Amino acid sequence: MDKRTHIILTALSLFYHKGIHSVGINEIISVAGVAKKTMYHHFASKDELILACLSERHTRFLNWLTHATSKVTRLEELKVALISCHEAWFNSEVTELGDFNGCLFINTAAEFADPASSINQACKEHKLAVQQLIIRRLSACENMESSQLDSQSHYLMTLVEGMICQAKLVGIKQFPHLKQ
Amino acid sequence: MDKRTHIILTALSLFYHKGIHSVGINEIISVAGVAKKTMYHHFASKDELILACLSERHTRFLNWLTHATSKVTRLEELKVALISCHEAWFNSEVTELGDFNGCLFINTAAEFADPASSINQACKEHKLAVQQLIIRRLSACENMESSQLDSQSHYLMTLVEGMICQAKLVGIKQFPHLKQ
DNA sequence: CCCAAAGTAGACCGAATTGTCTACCTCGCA
DNA sequence: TGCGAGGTAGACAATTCGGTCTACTTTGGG
Repeated sequence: MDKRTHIILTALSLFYHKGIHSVGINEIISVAGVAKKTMYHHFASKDELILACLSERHTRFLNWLTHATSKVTRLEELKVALISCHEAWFNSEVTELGDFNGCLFINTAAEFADPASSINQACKEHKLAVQQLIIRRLSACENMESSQLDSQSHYLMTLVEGMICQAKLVGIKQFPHLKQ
Repeated sequence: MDKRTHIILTALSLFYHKGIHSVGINEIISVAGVAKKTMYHHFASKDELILACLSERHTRFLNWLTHATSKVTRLEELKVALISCHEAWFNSEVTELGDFNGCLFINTAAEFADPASSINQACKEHKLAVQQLIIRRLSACENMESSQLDSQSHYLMTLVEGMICQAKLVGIKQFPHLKQ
């Protein structure tokens, strides 16, 4: 595997499960089995490595969510599909997302609170991209009035974000009541 | 004011707005205008100071939420009251909660991911206490069937957590569509 | 009045942090 | 064949971290 990709995947896993500030460069290169110079050859700083990890996770997550909601044709189906695929994620049944430990972007935004920082902005952009995907899915539903696109997408986002928080903090992994 | 309380309030504000790992002991005592020895006289370690801050915030937050939902008598009223008071928080209109920057407990749990750590546990206990308050409020509603207590409280918690996340990450501060 | 508790200022310690640098190696390609 | 890109190992610098300690001052109650 490409060294650069290998470093990103190693750092991503460590960041995701232990938090970013809790993981040092030395730990990353040690786990990755790579020299420090190699890391700094591919990434100018820790911040750039973080951004690369966020980008990798963003791509992976959106691909998964896109696929998991691809067969939806009605509003109610989209809601159930969103809830169900997230339940699978919470139970760590989604191979490409690994062991569940909350949303990397929510977690990272908590550590980098300054809205002007590029890391915080990357987190925000991820959430906006998820919302855009939901809007696209909603517009494709037969029983969707375009006047309610905005409020419906916000509602679904609120549900999804709430589920993620509850799954991480108090360990709730199933939400049957949300499916009506 | 009591020195101990003053240190807690200073540290709480710094932790809340900048993240815990981003704030060092030296910054806390410098902003508080207090000697290092004074801080370590009241708190055995940074972790104990963090726990004291979480406890302070927990008390303050639950008092506010208890008061903000005290007059509800029906299910729909509770939902609207929860949404409205959180909107006020997001807009930093709640004096005792200060400038909004997400939920301290969600943020802190992101930095202290180990579920065995006392800090992570304090975050979890806060969320459970909020849920218990919602359950108490629900049981007091005239049109509430006890068989749906559990699912309804989980639903409201999911909404509230989702609102908080969206308010912090993408800056949404009003949720009129959730009120039906 | 006097003493103990609580306070201040700041030097200091060991460990950890990010990031740089030297010296050397390996390998593919012109 | 030789060269440059990418790799390894690890010393090193500069800074910051949490935490301890000394020496001194302030303050309130018996």
